[in-house]
Amino acid sequence: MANSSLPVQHVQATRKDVGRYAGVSTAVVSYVVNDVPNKVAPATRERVLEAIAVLGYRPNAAARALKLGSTEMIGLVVQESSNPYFAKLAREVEDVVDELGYAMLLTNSGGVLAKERRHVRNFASRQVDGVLLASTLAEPDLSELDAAGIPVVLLDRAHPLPGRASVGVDFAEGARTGVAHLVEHGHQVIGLVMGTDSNGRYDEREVGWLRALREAGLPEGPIVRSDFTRSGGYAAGARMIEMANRPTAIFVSSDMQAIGVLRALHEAGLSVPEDIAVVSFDGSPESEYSTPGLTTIKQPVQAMAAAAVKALLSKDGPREHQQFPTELVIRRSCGCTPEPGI
Amino acid sequence: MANSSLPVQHVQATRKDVGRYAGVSTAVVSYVVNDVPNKVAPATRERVLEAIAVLGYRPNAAARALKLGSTEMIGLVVQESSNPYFAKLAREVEDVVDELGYAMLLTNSGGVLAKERRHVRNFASRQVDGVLLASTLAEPDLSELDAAGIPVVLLDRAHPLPGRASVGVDFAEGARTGVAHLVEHGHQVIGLVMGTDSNGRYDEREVGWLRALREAGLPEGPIVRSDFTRSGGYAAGARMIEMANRPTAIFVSSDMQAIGVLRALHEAGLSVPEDIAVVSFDGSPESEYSTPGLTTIKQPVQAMAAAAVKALLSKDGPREHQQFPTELVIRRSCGCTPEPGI
DNA sequence: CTGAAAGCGCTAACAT
DNA sequence: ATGTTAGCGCTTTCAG
Repeated sequence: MANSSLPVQHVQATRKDVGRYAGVSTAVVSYVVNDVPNKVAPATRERVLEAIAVLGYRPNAAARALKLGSTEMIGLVVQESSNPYFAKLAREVEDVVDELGYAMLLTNSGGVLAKERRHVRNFASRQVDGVLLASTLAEPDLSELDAAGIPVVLLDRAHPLPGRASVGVDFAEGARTGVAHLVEHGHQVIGLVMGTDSNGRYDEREVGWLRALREAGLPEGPIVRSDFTRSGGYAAGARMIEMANRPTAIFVSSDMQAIGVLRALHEAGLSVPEDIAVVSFDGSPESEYSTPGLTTIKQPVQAMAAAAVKALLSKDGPREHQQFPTELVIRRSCGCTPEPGI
Repeated sequence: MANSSLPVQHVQATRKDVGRYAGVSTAVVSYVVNDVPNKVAPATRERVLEAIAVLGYRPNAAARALKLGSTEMIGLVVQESSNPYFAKLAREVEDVVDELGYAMLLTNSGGVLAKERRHVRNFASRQVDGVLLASTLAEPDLSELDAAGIPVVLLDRAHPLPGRASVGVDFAEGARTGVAHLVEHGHQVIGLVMGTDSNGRYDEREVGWLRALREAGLPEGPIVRSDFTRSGGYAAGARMIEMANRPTAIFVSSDMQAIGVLRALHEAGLSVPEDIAVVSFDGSPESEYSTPGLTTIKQPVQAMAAAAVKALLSKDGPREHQQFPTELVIRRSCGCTPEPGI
């Protein structure tokens, strides 16, 4: 049993205490703590290390940050970190920054400009070494960061923003691929479930859907817009099957919405893919376990996270847009009926 | 078009610059920045405010933290932040700390003691004002935090840890309720899908399952242990239906696993709830959209997050365990077949 | 109401 | 190889 008595030793040892205990100056303590090579004699080093252990010394990151101008923290702002897509993104980011000895500050913007700005400002104030911004906004407000000289990289971008580092997939091409796959299955009326208009930006997935239809000489199918949520997808699915020209296939702009669409179709007594086929976008883990499994356009989240962090933290990282390929992951919902194994 | 030219003004203004510009001392700047009442004349205040605006001054949090000994950050360590349950938990925590002007550092332990310890240590070094620890470990290593005088509150605890603040639900009672519900449906053989043994701690959900069985005078059903993941649940489900005494109902220790179980049953051509009924634990959003919808024991995540943060940040917050009630959320998987609406 | 100044814990010249 | 020391930007007494 370890902690029967309460913590007592609230007094944190500083480098000075360590120095005194080991009989050296604070500089030497610094050298051993920071592993500066060829600076301190092995014997001295040992003494210092012991003093550190005995006194339970822990460097004060705030002081270090003040001195060095680097907090070794990065900030990540997403719209909604409980959304599986963003949760995965955040997870991957955390993984790579942790590897680099950095810590991750996470905040949610809810897609609201004012909130996004507030968080970005807050990050700037906290002297983070960089911020990763998964902004909905076409022209996010980066002035605070620029003024503070803090690097940013934009996530989930479809297009380059001049002079900015960003990463993203080709949403249009990904969507086009998905819809083209539906066309190959022989569908003639292919609907679209889209997210609600994100602050005036035209969603590239809609472009891709349209492009695939045009290429196939097919007419525009019905469009329903809803939130990027399960319940949004549910509502959209319900609306979709009420439409005059009910589609035989639907392209859905995110897995989350697709989960809701699936449920709406199921409740209406429609089978997927027999009555209506579905292809969605993102490739999040939950798409694998829905009923039926979702055929989806997968984004390489891990690779993007790694690239984003690298661009953010490397001195003079790329100031361009890095575009990643999507992958068509085939499961049952499109009508391909692969073997049921996972 | 805002940012055609690249950031130039990398020199951050300090309080000194502001003071000089406004013709006051740095102390006065501090007073206005921190809104110290009755300290500065309205006119002066205006001048300072203008100087701040003109120079784009932003307080340096590192310096402030060093001086004050408070970073206004809290650290949260979970096992896997992409797990919907933890993602939701993190989201709720972020919400409440943000409200309080704090920032949240998030890390993943993967349930590995060494990693957990490393992160906790790192948090201590970063001078966070408190850490929230969703530890798997029965006796997490809190010595670093104690030594640094940093408060901790434990999340997801079933039992009090003497002298420690913690929050959690009564896992045993929650599980008992779920299993009892299955008993009411007339099931005689009720299996259990449990998580893999978490570092030697006996999971209370197993206790609850057993208790319900005993109370009903029923024999112990089959037990399968697997990871707390969708694929873990899938494997467990597959194993479960191969067992000699195949159960007619299964209690699953987490929604995530239940999603996998559902899939395994579906692929085996078994209907839920007709052939096998399922009740699970957590009450995460995805449980609502599975096929069929999962009857589940819901944890009040938001309330727990709020209580945890409050206990963490309030001076002399409660050092006890706060236990929250679970709620049986009925959907189709148990056999109650409610109306299909969402 | 405003200013001067000490000091938080650390790093990195520079001196020894 | 080790010590001395000047700040990093901020808060906050204490004097004026």
